Amino acid sequence: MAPLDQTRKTDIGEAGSDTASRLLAWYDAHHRELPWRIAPRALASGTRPDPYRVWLSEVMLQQTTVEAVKAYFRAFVEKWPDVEALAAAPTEDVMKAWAGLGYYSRARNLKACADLVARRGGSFPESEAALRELPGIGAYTAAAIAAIAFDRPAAVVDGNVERVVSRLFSIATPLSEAKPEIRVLVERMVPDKRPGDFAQAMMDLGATICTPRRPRCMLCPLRADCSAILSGDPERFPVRLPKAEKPLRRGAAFVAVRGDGAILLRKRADKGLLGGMTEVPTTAWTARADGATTDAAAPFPANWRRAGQIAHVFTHFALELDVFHAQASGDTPVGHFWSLPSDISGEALPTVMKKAIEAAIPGATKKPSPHPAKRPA
DNA sequence: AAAACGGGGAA
DNA sequence: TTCCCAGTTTT
Repeated sequence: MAPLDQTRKTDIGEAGSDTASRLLAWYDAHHRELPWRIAPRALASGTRPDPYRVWLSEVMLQQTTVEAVKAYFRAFVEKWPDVEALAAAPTEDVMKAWAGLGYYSRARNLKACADLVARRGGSFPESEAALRELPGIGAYTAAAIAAIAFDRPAAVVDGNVERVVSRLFSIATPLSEAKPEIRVLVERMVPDKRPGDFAQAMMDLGATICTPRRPRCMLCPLRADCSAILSGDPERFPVRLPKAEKPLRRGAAFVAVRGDGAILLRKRADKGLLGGMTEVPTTAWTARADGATTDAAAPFPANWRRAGQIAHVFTHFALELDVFHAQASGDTPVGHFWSLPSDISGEALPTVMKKAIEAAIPGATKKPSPHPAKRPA
């Protein structure tokens, strides 16, 4: 029997630890192989995770799918193998390497965090509380790094875990309100041994078995523990509040092509939408996006012509952008712009800018085929 | 407590 | 289309 002063697991008896044991056994057999992960077998034989790689992957994975992260993770560790290398890199290079991943404040925070850690000797703090103080590291990421990189019994709660736990216990409270309760339940479930594998096992389970829709309950190692399966409709958990309607934003974009074929871009402010990224010049949102405002709103006088409109649906709002196009004369002042050659196929451009350029200059952002099609001899 | 913040893949 | 993803920060 556990000592009386042990508060973490005793209050649920053996059931909680059995759940963790079943999950870990499943994880040993069915874990995903991921570029940033140390497999359980290697971990057992003494291989330690690199906190830098754990941190980098966790930040990239914030609200971002595993598949999307893989290529970026490999590119980053290739380019910047450790935190000192990342700290030595210009922020602009980091932003460029991040282009296309989204949530660009993550990239700025990543760089700020690398600078801090490098200045403190290059080692990440090991406690959840100290990790939580670093830029870009919130409750989830602090717990994940503590558990995965430093073997601390931290409660790692992400969207997967919220779903798994809300189904295990048929939590009827809407998610936003149920989060504290879920955290407590996870804290009670975390095993003393292999807390990092437990965290990753919960997430693998959520990603491959306990999926948002059509969960594969027959394959679930926790099906005997799951209250939602008994209810007959596990998919109804977690309960979510209805979400607000998406606002519509309008604006205009201006694509200028210099005489030598360069496209003129500017750098956005570091804060706000697409912060720190390059873009074709645009008006502020909600400005009149029609010909009447073109001359006033354009970044410089030119023979602007309407070239089309783009519509883009972000997660939280919809965007309608009228696109204007002009050939800029050679003496157009471009001092505060960056120019990008029209051969821009190799750049990872944020979607909205790519669409604006494509609307003004069809084909400009298309990748040329590696080899011209060979004509039959 | 609520809003802002991207892009992509699955159903 | 809608949902939602290995969430954090700002308001």
